[in-house]
Amino acid sequence: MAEENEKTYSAAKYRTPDGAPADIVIFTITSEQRPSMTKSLPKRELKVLLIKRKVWPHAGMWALPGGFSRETESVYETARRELQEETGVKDVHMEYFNVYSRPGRDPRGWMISHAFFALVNEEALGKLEAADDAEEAGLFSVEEALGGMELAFDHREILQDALARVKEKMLVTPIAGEFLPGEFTLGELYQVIRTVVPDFEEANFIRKMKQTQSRSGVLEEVRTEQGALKKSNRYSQRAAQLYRFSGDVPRLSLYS
Amino acid sequence: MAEENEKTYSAAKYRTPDGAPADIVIFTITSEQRPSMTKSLPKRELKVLLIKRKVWPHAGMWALPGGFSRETESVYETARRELQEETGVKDVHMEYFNVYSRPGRDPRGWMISHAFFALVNEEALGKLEAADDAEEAGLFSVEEALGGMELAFDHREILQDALARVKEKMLVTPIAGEFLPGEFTLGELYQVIRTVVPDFEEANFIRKMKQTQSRSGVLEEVRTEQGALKKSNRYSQRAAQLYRFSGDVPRLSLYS
DNA sequence: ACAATAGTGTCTCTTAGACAGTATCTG
DNA sequence: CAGATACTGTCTAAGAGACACTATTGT
Repeated sequence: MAEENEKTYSAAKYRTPDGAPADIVIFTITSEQRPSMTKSLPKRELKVLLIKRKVWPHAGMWALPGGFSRETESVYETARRELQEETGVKDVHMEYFNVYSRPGRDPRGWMISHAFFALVNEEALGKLEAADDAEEAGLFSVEEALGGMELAFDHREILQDALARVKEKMLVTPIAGEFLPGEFTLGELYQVIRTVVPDFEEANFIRKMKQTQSRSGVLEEVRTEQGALKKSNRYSQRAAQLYRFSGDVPRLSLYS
Repeated sequence: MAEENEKTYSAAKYRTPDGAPADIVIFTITSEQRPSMTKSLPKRELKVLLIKRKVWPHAGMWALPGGFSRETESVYETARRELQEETGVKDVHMEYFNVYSRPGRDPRGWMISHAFFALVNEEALGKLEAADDAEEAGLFSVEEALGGMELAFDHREILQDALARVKEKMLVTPIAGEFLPGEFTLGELYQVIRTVVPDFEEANFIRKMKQTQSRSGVLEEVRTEQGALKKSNRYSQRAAQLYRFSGDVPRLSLYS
């Protein structure tokens, strides 16, 4: 084999990919007020944003939002750009989680797709109808999307993987905060966690987060300017202490 | 914009990537016997395998092993293939962890690189010199590689990210076992963990792993066919109980 | 008074963390 | 017996987990 250098090297000599899309799994948690005599916690549901395809291939089917990467940007920038184009939101938590490259996954050719998930607060997504001009977008419960729906390409697999990753990170990092306002009650936090990870049950959740030293540092109590503890009775008669994530994340360990 | 279909669609209309390499960060832990009057635990060190480049670009520099993906394989398969070609090993733990796509990262053009890490047992890597025919390969301590060495492309960044990921997973999954024989003592396990995560200190490590209910299930005692506890005195005068990973991984949580 | 959420009291058993001490075997 | 590893004893403070109980307030 002859030695190569900048003069002799040419990518044209090799078969190259036909494109590098970024696909984004955009999760949000919707709140719906329950019919109740008194104030109560809303019904929450984990939803995913899908786009109805207009062109070949899989025209008419629901798919994850996304688009092709350009030479002048990283795939992370592609995903940020598409996220803003499709939903109008920026400055939200977005994370890369996997690559999809199985031969034949896209009838258009050799497409290596980079998958991200984004966690968007319900309010931030409010202006959804405004942002999408041409394409039809819809919020579907994750259960529904993975249950009955047929998605374009391998987007069902991507969605499954994204959900698994978010569930995993939900318990191990403070990403639950992405679905909550900056200040929240422990009741809300517990509810959000359980919306994403239904089998997380913790009888003494509030007490544990409030009292145990080993967890202190994850959350901090919100105080008013006067230094008094700040409470909210948005969801209950009895006012509840407001908290925020402190930013500290203790290191978890199998062996701790 | 006109509607597209399988007749009109052509990837040639768009600028496409010039290649999709897979790069593999191959970690191993070497053991070196210490000079000692009696049996003792070896000195262990985390090492990474690098290849000396022979061709443009960055000829003569050390780089991560890897190679270009083909149209007929997934990038995971690419990585597996390259791993075997470079080191001769297969059936080892290999995991995808990130994509590198910054414009300009490769002088050959628009290259979107997929980075994997592999954890290889020292013995499995023994036949290293045999496997590499043309290229020069070397094992470097990670400290050294990240300290003084100048690596090709953005491989320094990739190595840093790989190390961070492995450290993270070291404490949260049973991957420490990849560096150990199937049956090991708790002293060895502790040593391997500390080799990767030096600031993991646990005074009562052995007792905790043996006795605490909450951790039981991660490890299990090895027994002989007769049902007696199996011990080893490979590294100590006093024989130590042998363990293996059971496969169970408890779910860790900030909120548990 | 009731509904719905936000807590507190109380109990037992387990674990953390520190530090000293014992066990085993070889050269 | 020195050296190296593998444990065990013992103590206190903290936390887990279960379940019953009290607190708050709009309707």
